[in-house]
Amino acid sequence: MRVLVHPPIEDVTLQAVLYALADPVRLAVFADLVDSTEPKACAIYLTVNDTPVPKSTLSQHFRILREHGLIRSERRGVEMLSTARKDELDAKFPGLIDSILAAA
Amino acid sequence: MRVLVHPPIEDVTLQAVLYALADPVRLAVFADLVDSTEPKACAIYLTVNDTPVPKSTLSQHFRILREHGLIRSERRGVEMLSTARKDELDAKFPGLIDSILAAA
DNA sequence: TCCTTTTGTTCGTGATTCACGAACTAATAG
DNA sequence: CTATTAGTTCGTGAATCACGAACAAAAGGA
Repeated sequence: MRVLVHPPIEDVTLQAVLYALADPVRLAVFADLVDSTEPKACAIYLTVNDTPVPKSTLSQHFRILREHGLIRSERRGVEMLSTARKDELDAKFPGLIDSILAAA
Repeated sequence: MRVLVHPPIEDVTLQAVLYALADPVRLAVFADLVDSTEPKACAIYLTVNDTPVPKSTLSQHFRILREHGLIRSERRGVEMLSTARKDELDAKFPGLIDSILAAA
């Protein structure tokens, strides 16, 4: 189990954000995290839009969201709690996240 | 030489837009097309950000932009003139393109 | 009509990325 | 210590990618 990688917001690029959200599963997860006030464990997303997502695939999706700067994850006991980095992203890319989520 | 494929705007999805623009070359080309009033040939983009882009690679990038609904291309003589479908995209995804281009 | 040039496309291939099952790690409870 | 739960890593076959080489289409001369 490696250490979690969270890029500082200065290193987060537009390309990284677009790439990370271009996948429908990742977009759905991110949109849900933005909507929720409390951090969530990824096990909640083992089904997305009524279609099952394999555990290992989901883990990779979370890693990509994390390492591209979209979410922040923290180990809490046996689970991994994640939150969207919405405020930071809004400050760096004004209007971007909102227009993406509005279109989704 | 196959017939050019242009999806109707109803078939253009957010995922398709994000995917198409997640590539730096395609984003640069699209941004430039949005800024220009007249249609442009793709040969103009054989260098993007001072780095050369191979002809065949560029052709593939244009095909992806076209088939994902971001540009419209038309053969005019020996060259292919393309324009951004900005108005259509703005109507379907309010604020999306502008916030992406602003961040770029 | 036949070259020639210019612009862009298609094809083939090696490299990279992708999804997912299997095996593993870490934390907690009993 | 065993079991359970949550998530990660590894391995592999499939899909996608970049790019050079060959091709196709249009236009302009000789």
